[in-house]
Amino acid sequence: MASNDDVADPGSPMVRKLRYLAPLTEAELALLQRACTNTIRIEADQDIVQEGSRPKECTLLLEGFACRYHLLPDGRRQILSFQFPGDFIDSHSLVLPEMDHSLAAITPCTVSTVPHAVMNEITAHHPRIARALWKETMIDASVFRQRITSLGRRNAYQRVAHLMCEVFVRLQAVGLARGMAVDWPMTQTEISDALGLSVVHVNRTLQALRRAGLITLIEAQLMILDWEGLAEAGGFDERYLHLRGN
Amino acid sequence: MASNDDVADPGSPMVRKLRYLAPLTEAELALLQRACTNTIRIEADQDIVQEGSRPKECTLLLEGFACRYHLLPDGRRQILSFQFPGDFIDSHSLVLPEMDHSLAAITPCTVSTVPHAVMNEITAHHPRIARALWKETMIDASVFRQRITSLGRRNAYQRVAHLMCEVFVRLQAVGLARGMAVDWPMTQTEISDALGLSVVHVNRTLQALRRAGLITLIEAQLMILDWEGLAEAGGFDERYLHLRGN
DNA sequence: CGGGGCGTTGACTGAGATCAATTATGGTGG
DNA sequence: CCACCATAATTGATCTCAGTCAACGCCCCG
Repeated sequence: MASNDDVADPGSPMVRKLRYLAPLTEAELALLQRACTNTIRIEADQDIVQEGSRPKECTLLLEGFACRYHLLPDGRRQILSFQFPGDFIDSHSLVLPEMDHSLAAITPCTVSTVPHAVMNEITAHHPRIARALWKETMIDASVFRQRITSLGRRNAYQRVAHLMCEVFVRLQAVGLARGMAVDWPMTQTEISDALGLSVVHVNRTLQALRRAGLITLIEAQLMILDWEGLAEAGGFDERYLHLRGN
Repeated sequence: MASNDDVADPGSPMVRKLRYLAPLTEAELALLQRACTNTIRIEADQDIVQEGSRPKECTLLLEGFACRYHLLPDGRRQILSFQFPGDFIDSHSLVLPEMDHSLAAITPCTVSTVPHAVMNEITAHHPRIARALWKETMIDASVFRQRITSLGRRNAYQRVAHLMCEVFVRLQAVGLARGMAVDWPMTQTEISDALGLSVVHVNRTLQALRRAGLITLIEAQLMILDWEGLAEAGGFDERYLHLRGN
């Protein structure tokens, strides 16, 4: 096994993600990695997939942060979820012909596209891979459900705290946390679009979280000073992310 | 083909649902129907599956209305989605070991349970069935996303209108609409828990929808008087339900 | 016929939206 | 290196949608 570090190489975010999604063989892992050689660079704030389109390939996020969103008739935006490296951000189009939401890059992103024909071939012959993708869809749905609960029943302070916990745990799971710190490239406008709040109120809520000594957020770096406190504030329980136990 | 009606029998809600989920063969349909012979009756307001449990079987809703929900630490409830006859309400447990939400009966329900072992056997040998279930998971996720947009960016009036449109279209798709009328057993408390509103405000919003001549809602029967108007009010576009085109 | 669930109404309150500036901050070209 | 501009963050003042509180009516059912 290749290792390019002092400790055993834990693998790229994609490999890490697949590892907790399903117990795949080395051959299956290699097959997927070979399928993902065609990479594309996407600028920040550009769409990766658009609502109403009918993609002919699946998209995997290799580097950078992205988001799913709906556009409303009046031009407002609802961000549905944030997506991180290792996420199969568009297995959607493999199963449903038309996109019902858009995907956009928050930071510059590197994505890999795999033609549907190739994916269909792979999933048909490797039921464990198909199962892994289905499982990822299920976990995504679980994340959506938590967001529903946040928007329906949690106040601004709780929503922001919960989102920070979620982002931290998900990034940590793919090896993108440095201690208690993670990249946080999302602007306050993006947070507000994700949590159904106004920018002004997000700003005040962030200040409240800082004042409470739970976090610092400087230069797009989120540092969690008090994990227990933040999780408590957000009513966060990581079990819905299904990171443990296959 | 069996027919027990004047017109060609369009099938049970389950068969109707499978028909638009995937082009299954008669053999595959029959296989699924044979797997669903073990039926259970569940009283209104009883849990079907509980958060934190580890079910050993999948559950299919044959009759009655159910809902998914989260319980918050303070006892409040967030209803995540409503489920109708024909829905595979618990393929979740087939893929993820532990339930991250609960399912409850809104009306008395008839469900069928299929052991995971049987489902695993079926999906392993019939990739089209596995694909159909994955597709249903995807459509569920799409419904969750719309709910996020409702809670994040739509006001009370729009939320209720949107929900009514969704419920109507989904019930119509499985043959449970009578003209422009459908059963509406959800209490105002349930609507409020689903849409992140207070009961009082749901009550006033329903009155506003009646006053606007869009609906009547009497004795658990919802009648849509002005479909165009209701869809317009809710910003409803049925494409996210993916009912057409496989 | 009494109690509990559900729906309805009125009065008051408040979390968060909106409006309107002002102040960083970072990238760009001269 | 600095002026310039756009984007992002911040602040204060005001407003509003929806929540909360508190009754009351209705209907079903034991």
